[in-house]
Amino acid sequence: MKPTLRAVAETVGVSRSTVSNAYGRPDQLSAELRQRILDTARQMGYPGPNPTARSLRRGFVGAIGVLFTSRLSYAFTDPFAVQFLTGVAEAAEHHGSSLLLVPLPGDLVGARKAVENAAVDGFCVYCAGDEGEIVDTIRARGLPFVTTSARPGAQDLWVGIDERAAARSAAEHLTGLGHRRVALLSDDVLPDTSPGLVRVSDVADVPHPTTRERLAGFADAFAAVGVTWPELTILAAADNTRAAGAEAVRALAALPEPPTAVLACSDVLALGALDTLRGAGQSSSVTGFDDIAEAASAGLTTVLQPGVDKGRRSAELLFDPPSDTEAHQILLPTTLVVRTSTGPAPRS
Amino acid sequence: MKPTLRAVAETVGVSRSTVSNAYGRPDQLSAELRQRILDTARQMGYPGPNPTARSLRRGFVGAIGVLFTSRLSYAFTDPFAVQFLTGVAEAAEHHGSSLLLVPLPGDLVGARKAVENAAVDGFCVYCAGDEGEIVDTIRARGLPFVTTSARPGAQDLWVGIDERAAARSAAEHLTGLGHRRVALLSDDVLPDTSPGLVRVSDVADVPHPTTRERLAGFADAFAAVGVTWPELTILAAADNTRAAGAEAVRALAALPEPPTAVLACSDVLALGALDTLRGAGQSSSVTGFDDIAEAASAGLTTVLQPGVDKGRRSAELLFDPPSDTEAHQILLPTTLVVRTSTGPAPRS
DNA sequence: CCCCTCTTCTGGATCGATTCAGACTGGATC
DNA sequence: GATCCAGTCTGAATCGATCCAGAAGAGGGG
Repeated sequence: MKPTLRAVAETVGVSRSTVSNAYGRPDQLSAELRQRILDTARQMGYPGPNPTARSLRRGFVGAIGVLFTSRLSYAFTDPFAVQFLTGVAEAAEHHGSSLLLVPLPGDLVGARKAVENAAVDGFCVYCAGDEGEIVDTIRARGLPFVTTSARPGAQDLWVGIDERAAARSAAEHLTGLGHRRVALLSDDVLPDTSPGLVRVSDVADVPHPTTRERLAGFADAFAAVGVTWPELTILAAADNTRAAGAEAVRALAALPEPPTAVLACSDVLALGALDTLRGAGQSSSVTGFDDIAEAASAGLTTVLQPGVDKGRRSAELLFDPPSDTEAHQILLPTTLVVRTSTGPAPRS
Repeated sequence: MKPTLRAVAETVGVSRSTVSNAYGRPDQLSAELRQRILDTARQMGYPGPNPTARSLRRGFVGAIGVLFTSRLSYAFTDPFAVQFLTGVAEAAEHHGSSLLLVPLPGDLVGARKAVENAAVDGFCVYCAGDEGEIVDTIRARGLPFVTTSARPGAQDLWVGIDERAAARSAAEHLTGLGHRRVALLSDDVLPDTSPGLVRVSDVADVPHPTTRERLAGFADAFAAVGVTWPELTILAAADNTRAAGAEAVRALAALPEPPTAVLACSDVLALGALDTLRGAGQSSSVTGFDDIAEAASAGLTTVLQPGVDKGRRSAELLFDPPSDTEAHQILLPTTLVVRTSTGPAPRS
């Protein structure tokens, strides 16, 4: 067993307070005594104050938690999530804090437990599908948190984009090119639907806030040129991966009149769509969302959102809580990046 | 202030033990009482047992730490590191554990402190340049750990590849194609060297173990065809990023006889090298190391190492410590993946 | 009716530190 | 010589739980 601070104190013949001060407040004791304490500590194999005990007493941990809805390991399959994490990591680093990645089990009870058991000083909630429950649990713990998808109450912290307007800009690009028969591609469309073509009677039925807003934004643009919601083809992907995107798009081949364009809710899905469509020799237009690195090399037209910034600023809201008069919510800009994956609709 | 377990106990009129049991050992009390406790707890706004206090008493945390040498945010710039993390995350998820990403400050004192202050049950050390110091600090804390670069003592846990042989395989591919005048590209070649051409009198002088082994492996293959170490051009990159790779390779243009091939110690560096070389219209061969996703689309010839596996198995060694008779060290296979970035050396 | 076992619950010790009010010392000030 | 002060160090309380030995009561078997 490793020796404790108490053991060191006894060996040196001083009080525990003094040993504690030797580590945490060098100005509270003479330099010689401090050195003597540190020396015997090293000699005894004392590894320094136990972080957990210190956290308990001090009342803070020195780590912030990052919450992903889906399986934690999935988080890394989307480069945009990685961008976000990079930003959070930058800020954490800057504040000398660690990052606790908390895997959320699929079931609500487990997820709640995971949030309750995380030893952190606050949370960055990245895209938690069923955010309400999770956020409630965090709030119950009395910890600060920042969300990034659905805009919360005015007193809550939020960093995000205007999802709907951003999606609309991509769709308007396509309507401008003459596309009228299109498919919208996303994961998390409805709970428990099998991948492929899906019927969604109303956008408002989509539970996941980000997905809902983006689909609504797409629909807005098409509504403006007279294409109504039921005329839009909805494609559900099994999850937010390139492979799932590629797979989902296969369903289009079965349609009598395949769409001339696919609007995806993320770049990974869009890239998957391109894999399938280009593989089949089709030149349908495809748009993505996020602007990850691969989007550029693949020539994907997409909506750029500043991922690293999103992460960094989220974490910073946590570290330097805004005063009552300062902004609690940060709206980041998005840009439509037009590349080669989109072109004019074929004359029909 | 949030109520504590004690407050709940007093309100319900039972002992603290009983409230504790209501959460942690439901079989230790009657179902009714438990329900009553849970109900009043909820009503009082008690968020459940404090994770830090629980960890202190129980003696374990439920999180493992992942250590990166370089700045934490850099970790995410290399897709291979992300692969590794994915694997670790999978295993952690599976064991209901969280992942603490610990940013290591550049200075040794700070780094040591970071390791000492991390509340974790064990560490996965990913490529810690000056591993010795870090590992010593972990050992001083008495925590289990797994390393992935330099092979440690036989009793220590390790998951890795035969770096030298793997590098050699890439180099042999090039010698087979007739290349004799080549450049080796890496970051972390020597401490405090400026990027660009570097003179390294002996491979053994390279401090970073992984870099050293890979360079040595490259050299092995060239030695076998009569090209000695001093004849090899060494290129140092500022860090392990695509941009740094691109930049470093620019130095080659100044040489009277530029090399016909560049062997990089990582894919991101290799991709950067390709950016510069192809941009300048040169057809020099380039090899990478890791086989990240972009390598395939860029046609990069590279050495595949199973990144996700590496992470997963590292974490598993931590979670299920091998008995004395079981293997403490796992050697993973590597494969040379030949693509279009390499070709025959031009006749001179 | 007594002994035994089982279930349910309690008290107090404990995990390993930090904190803060105060005690003691020696020297400077008036 | 009394007072004050700065510099050092100590003791006890505290952070918020978990754990373990054991008490109390209920039921069962002989």
